[in-house]
Amino acid sequence: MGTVTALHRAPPCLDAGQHVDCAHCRTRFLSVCSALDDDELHELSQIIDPRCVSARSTLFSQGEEAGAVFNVTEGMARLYKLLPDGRRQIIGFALPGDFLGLSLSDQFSFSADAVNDMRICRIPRSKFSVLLDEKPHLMKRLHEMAANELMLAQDQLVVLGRRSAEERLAVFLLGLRKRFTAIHHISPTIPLPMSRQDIADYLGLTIETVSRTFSKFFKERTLLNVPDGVRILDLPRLNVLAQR
Amino acid sequence: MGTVTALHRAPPCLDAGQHVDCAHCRTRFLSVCSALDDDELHELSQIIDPRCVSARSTLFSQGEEAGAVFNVTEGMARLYKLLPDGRRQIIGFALPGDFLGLSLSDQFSFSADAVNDMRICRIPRSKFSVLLDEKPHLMKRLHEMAANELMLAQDQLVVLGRRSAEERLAVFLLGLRKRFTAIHHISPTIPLPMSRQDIADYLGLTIETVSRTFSKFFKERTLLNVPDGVRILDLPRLNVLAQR
DNA sequence: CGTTGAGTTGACCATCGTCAACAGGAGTGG
DNA sequence: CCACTCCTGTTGACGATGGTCAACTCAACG
Repeated sequence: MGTVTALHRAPPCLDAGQHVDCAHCRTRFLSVCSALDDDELHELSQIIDPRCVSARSTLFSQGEEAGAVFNVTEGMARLYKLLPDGRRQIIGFALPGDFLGLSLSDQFSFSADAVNDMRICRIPRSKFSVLLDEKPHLMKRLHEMAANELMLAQDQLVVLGRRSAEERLAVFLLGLRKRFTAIHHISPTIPLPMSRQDIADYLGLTIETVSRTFSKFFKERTLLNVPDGVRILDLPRLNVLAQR
Repeated sequence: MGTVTALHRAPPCLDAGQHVDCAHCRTRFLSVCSALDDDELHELSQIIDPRCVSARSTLFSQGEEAGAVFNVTEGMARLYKLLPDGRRQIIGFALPGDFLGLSLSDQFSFSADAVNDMRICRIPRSKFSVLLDEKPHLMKRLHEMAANELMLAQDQLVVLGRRSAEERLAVFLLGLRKRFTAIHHISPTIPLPMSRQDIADYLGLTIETVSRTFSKFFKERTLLNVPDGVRILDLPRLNVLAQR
């Protein structure tokens, strides 16, 4: 319960300039950090800059000089690309344990901003780069995470290219639930801190279609509408829609 | 000219068991191999198995044990995922220099088969894995390639999620042209060895829509239909459609 | 010369997008 | 405390883009 509400509530930011304890970080074994032992983690703690990011504020923008990489430790970010005419495609939602800056390129290839209040560990790119060169196992872990992201993106290509609105929503909800349970305890409700517009832009739909599809799921008792999320009533039904 | 036709013509397979000369490989500086010096390349040549793959035959299938990774040196492969009900999404086309098996996972997460006759270098996964552990710069190069693939996949998410049929085709053609010119000499025509169905399954459309869109481009003199490909007549028009 | 498979085209239709109206909650100010 | 605005989300009516189904052409091949 506490873990879920933590996604929505604003933690006051007390971290800046404080003692950093990576060893007891909640995301230690989810993030890149899982490749590091206690000593290496201490080394890392010397170069990270833990920060709070308040809801709706920008982490970075597409095209911007990539001066740092980020580890999400709390909250959620939306990652998106914009077309010149304003169309937006959300390419993913970043959760605790997720790493932003996998590509190590000079510029960010997408934008990121906070869906709700977040905590992140900021790591200057130059320092992280040195660390990577010193620690091949960290490089390997980073690659493993990139490969995983690539697989997720390819799965999403199938969703966007070949699936109906209902199926897209079912896949989205089941995927989100899976990710949440990997981070928090298992919960009967799926928190949805992002807006309908965000969901639409993630699924390649319009806000109206998303809204209608939710309404359909509520009406046919596949889902139950609860504050800040949904509860799955008919899991088999969702699984059929999300057939994979 | 010769380089383009090479994409279509079947090279008789003479490589098997023969002397392998990675140092003079046409794709040396395009592929993972660009991370290796002459000595290391010689080392690699001891463990690679160069093969010919004839058009339409399978390289590997989704879910299959990943016993090897592959370097494409000639021809084109389509990489795709199937839904249980038969819907197909092509997640990419592999060209000379491309590496298959970036994720280093036990199982292939997608299927691959040859669009036309190909040449590939097959590398047993266990041996490649050892090489990777010995050579951090190779690992780094692999990660760089994976990060690039990830960026391409994310670009494609925007295409599938937010673009019209005309735009999708324009983006596809310009992207393909760009990749071909990186491999071969610049050419006024874009070879299209894959079928209309392949293009449709890549762009999240149906074969009829692809065909109609091509016809539209031909009629309005944006493209010229030539054997085994198209020629761009109105580049500005395509660029407008592919606005990015 | 018949068969096969890829590609094209047309007619029709469904899914989803567009536009608009409305509901309800949060925040603000009188 | 209430009126007001603003914002998000829902719902309905309508329409367009692209899908479905079917007929047809054409080239390759035996």
